[in-house]
Amino acid sequence: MKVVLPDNSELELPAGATGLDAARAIGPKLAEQAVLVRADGAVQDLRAPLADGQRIQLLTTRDKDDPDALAVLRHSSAHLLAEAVRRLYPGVKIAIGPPIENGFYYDFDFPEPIREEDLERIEAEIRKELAEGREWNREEISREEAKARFAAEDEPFKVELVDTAEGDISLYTQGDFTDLCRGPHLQNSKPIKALKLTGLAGAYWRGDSTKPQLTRIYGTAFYAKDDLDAYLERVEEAKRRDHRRLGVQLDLFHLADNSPGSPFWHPKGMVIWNELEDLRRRENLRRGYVEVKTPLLYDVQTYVTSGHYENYRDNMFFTHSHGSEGEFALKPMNCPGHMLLFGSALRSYRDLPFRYAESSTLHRDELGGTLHGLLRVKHITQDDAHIFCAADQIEDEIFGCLDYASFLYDLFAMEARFELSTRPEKKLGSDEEWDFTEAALRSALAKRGIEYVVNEGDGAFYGPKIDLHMTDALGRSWQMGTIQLDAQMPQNFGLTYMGADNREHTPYVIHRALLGSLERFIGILTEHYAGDFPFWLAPVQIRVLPVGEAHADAGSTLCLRLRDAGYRAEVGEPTDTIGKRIRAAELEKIPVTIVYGDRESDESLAVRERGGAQSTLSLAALLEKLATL
RNA sequence: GCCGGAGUAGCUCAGCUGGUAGAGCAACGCUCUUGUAAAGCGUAGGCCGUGGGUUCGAGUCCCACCUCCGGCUCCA
Repeated sequence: MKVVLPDNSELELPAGATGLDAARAIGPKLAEQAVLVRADGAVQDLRAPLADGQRIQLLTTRDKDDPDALAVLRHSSAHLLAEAVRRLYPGVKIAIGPPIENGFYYDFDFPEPIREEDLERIEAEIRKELAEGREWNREEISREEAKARFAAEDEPFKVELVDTAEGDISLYTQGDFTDLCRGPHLQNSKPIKALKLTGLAGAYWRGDSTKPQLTRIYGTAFYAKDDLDAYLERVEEAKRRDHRRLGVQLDLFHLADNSPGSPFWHPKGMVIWNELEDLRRRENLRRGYVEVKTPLLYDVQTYVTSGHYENYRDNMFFTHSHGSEGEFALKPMNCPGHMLLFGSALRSYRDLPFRYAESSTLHRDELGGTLHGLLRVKHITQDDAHIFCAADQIEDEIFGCLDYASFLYDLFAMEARFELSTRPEKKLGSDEEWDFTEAALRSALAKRGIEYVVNEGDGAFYGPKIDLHMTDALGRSWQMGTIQLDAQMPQNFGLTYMGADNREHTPYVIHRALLGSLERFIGILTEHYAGDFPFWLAPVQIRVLPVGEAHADAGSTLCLRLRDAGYRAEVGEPTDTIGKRIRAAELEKIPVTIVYGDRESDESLAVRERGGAQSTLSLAALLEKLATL
């Protein structure tokens, strides 16, 4: 048989030859350094057979930054971890250990809980394995044989994996440790030049919170020690952009025990907040939305009608009116309010669509362990809107939302990932209705040429949704905007409009929040800019620094003129040296600083931009320049 | 909610096997009157997350709770 090499040359091999055989046929050095083979684009183990005519690429230890090459190294590292843990903790049950972005993990069921300090011991044991050296051997066996083998070893998780595994069963053995594994793996442990265990966490078996919780050990590994160091440095760098750290440093907000998950917005944070609100109002107006305001408290029956009581009551805050006539709950979303508003009068098809916008305070009693700075809060504010429309208006309205979202994310040079979430198990309405609403969203995405991934079963209980996701400084993914098409809630609230046919019709509702949560958006935005907000968002745009007391009046005058021109300007009083005040302005990431001393006048101002660029400008030239920022 | 960590001055942190709570920055005062990333000296600042316990004595040991951090699950 023949395979095709990357330079398009053909290589003749005996039938059933493997990637390793191909490497050997080319040269002994390549065979030694090979870690993985890509056959027709798909990665496979060096020991697995190639097929005739395949286009192959051999990856070696020199492809140290290739994601697939890193994955195989880390996958093998995970097996070393399992071997070490099995030796150190007799009676431990092993579950599953894949490579992940930036590393790997392995899940175990320990007889006794382990602690973080155990990681050192385990890491030392892995280093011992690396010093001794390990070779991986691959074998394929029958399902029954595999089951019998892992049953005999008393490894229930592996038995379950054999039961649910697709295709042939393969085993990998290194040292005296054999694992059920599809591979691929390294030939031996030599390429693993740097390995570090990075954390310990609980994780449910198969990601299911009703199943037992296992202990997950995280680690990472590289082909070179320098790469590990660089990675750790990147992690440190990322922590410096963390919005929780910058939020304190830049005096934007704080969180306190008095009201967990509810940010206290400081004056500077509020500037950013209000700029986003202004943006929302301005754009809503242009796009035909109308602003409304609906109550924060509703009786429980309202939430029963909307379906939220059934689905989310555990995450709602309940309260009683005095006299205890009835139970009320703080709204966790705006939908019921907007439904009731639409239903408060007779509606005509001529007035559709109604686009009700409201940026309102919502409260969600999130599970304790899930709160996270501004990114996951109990006090949440959405740039929310509900569009009530007829079936033939859905597509245009979805387009409107998608275009609006693109406009907003482009404005911040942020790139969101689109996801389509489809019908969940627990849902309202018939499959026919969901066929229609899901198709409408798919079609809108396709017509706009937007790439997206599908999250099967992840939709809201009342309808499918398009979500926009972004990653934070530490690489975690967060849902930002959402566009949801709902055929259910309007029915539950008995909403209708009078059609051209003089009959009542039920409207569709598009629930949409484009920035998503203001809190989360500001958190992500802070990390996106690493605190260096663009001029229009900067809490303080200009700081005037009089060199000495003698220049204080002139500095104040200049500051007032800049304020008159509409800028957020302030004076840095001459209580410290000029050097120190410039340093402070830099640390506060103020875009423009103006030093004012004996040499300055309206004709000649010493302007310093964040980062150090200096220029001498007249006041008129400065105002001109500021207008372009 | 679950697993693992952590809570000491406004911020960043030190405080060993139990023996009178510390530093730097910030704040405040005085001196200096400043020229593009840190002037000097001084003062003040603490229920050591909260509540219980052990002890002659607890920041330190034990229990419970709260909050935060890394994950898991969840995210209308």
